Amino acid sequence: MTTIRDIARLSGYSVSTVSRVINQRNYVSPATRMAIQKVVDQLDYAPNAVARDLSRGRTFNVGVVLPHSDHPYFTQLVHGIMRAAFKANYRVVLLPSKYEVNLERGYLADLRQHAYDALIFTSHGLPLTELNDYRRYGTIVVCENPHDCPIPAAYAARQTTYVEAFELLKQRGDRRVAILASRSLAKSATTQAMVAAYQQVFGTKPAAALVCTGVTTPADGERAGQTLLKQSQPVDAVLTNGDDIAVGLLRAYRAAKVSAPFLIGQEHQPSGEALRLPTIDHHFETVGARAFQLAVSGEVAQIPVDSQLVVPET
Amino acid sequence: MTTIRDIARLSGYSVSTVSRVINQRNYVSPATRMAIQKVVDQLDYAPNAVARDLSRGRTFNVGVVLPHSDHPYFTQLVHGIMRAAFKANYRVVLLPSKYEVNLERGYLADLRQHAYDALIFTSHGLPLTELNDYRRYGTIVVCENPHDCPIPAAYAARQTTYVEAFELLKQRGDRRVAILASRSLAKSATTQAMVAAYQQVFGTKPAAALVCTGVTTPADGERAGQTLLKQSQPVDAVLTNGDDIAVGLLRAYRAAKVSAPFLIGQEHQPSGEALRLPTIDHHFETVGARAFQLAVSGEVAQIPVDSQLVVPET
DNA sequence: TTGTAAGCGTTATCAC
DNA sequence: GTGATAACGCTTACAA
Repeated sequence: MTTIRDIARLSGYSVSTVSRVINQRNYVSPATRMAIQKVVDQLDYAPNAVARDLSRGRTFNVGVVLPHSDHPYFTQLVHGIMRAAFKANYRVVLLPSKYEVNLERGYLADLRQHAYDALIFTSHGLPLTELNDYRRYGTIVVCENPHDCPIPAAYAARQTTYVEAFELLKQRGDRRVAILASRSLAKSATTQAMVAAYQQVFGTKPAAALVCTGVTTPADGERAGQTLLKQSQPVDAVLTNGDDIAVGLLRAYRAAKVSAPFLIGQEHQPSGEALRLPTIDHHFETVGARAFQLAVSGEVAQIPVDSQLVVPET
Repeated sequence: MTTIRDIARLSGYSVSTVSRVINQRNYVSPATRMAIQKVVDQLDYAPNAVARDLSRGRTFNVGVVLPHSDHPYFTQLVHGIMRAAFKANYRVVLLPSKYEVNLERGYLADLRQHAYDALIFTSHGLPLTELNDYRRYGTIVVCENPHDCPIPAAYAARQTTYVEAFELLKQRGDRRVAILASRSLAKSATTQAMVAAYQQVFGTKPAAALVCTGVTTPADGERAGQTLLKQSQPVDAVLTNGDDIAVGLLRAYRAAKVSAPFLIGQEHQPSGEALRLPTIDHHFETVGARAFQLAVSGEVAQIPVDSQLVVPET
């Protein structure tokens, strides 16, 4: 591998002059520039990016921790982060976590080791307080409402829209309303928001049997549908965990030849449009973009992003 | 920032002994280990990842060039790459290109500068020959059939399945069959495969008016639908560019209150299932995993991955 | 078992 | 304008 020193030696100039030519910084006489450039071209020299990063003390990398990479929540978020990162000349590094705390700790360690300038947790298994502890090593941003934890955050303001969704069901006269969630009430801010909204609208907590957790894929949705079908009384409506998941749920009802409950989707995906479902658009791309801005600015702010209930035209 | 030298100084041992303790390599006496570890803990020391990469001469990063980050082709591919990369302890860096050749050249330059150990082009605007030229600087893998260009490649074997799809339409008696494609015939191997399959089945090239290019999103699909609606004779069937795009196309027909043509999807997405569309599953996750394997093995092989026509049960 | 010292390939500070 | 040289922070022969 040819280095800057090789160029210096062969051109007869010093390493620093070569560096100036390469980085087009400060004055170098045209003649010198040409002479050096000639050697650079001859040796097909390219400066080493890692050495550069080391010398500069920054990487321009931002790590994005993802529990799953195939869920629309994450793909939309990543998309938003990428758009913003691209404009700011940062690179996005994908870090799969599967919600495993040891993996998450590993990424925190990487941040501490300056592998990334900042870390964005699109979701996390570790307690918020533990993430917060690592902020002394670098910027950390989360994509959920951190409430009283003073950590930078950009997140979908879900609560009001969930209320709107349940109001819609209430007006329709639906009584037995199920909820599909990806994680347990204890662990997930999102599940908590759904349950809280239910309570606000219906005045009671949803029956435990009507809250299905562990649902993240269409196949999970199908399983959830099978569970709901087993109940003694039919379910009137379901607030699903995503339009795609609603498709899976329908699979179960279709197989059982039972007419399906009224469904509300989330994520505003084409599948929801195909089914002509009301859906909740959480504007995750915007959330992602905001999260990135927090990541590079180092600002400690909590930025809610409005979500929106989208009802298909009749 | 505390460095390995600080630890050496404060513990009274040498830098190399400290390094051994940190990396748990070679023998260090338990007493020494403990003494050093104590200082490490006290100073809350963590080794610098960039310095490590520089010293080792590898980054364990693989760059993935993506024209779009919101298209299912790319998300599925990325998903497959991530799974494989994770197992091999590599990190995936996302590189948006929008098919702009100058961006792509920039990423090639980054490879040359050892910012990545390898580069995977999920698609590309630059000619294959130019990509191939850069292989002397590092491993480059493409995700399309490179035919006679000797570049590592993992790709969906589309042709036979496209033939199957057109056979299905032919048997149904569809005569006027449109094709939705993302890029022009000249630029895209995929478009070429679709047109070739059409010709194989119907014996003629598709009419130019029935090949819509520039279609990558549901909104594009809607525009394509509007175009098809303007034709003097109705279109019988459309091989769409993706299930999600079929949803967009239906939007146009619905708005016009015209009954829609028979649609075939691609990508096997939930939206296709919702519409009960026949669809083509290109197994892009597998393609991604294979591409990654080529990226790190350095093997120069061309790996076709079978695709599959999926017809919904009636 | 531990230490010395030479890399790894840049950038940046100062002198000249 | 250009050049020495010291960082940057780590790994790794080789020596002891």
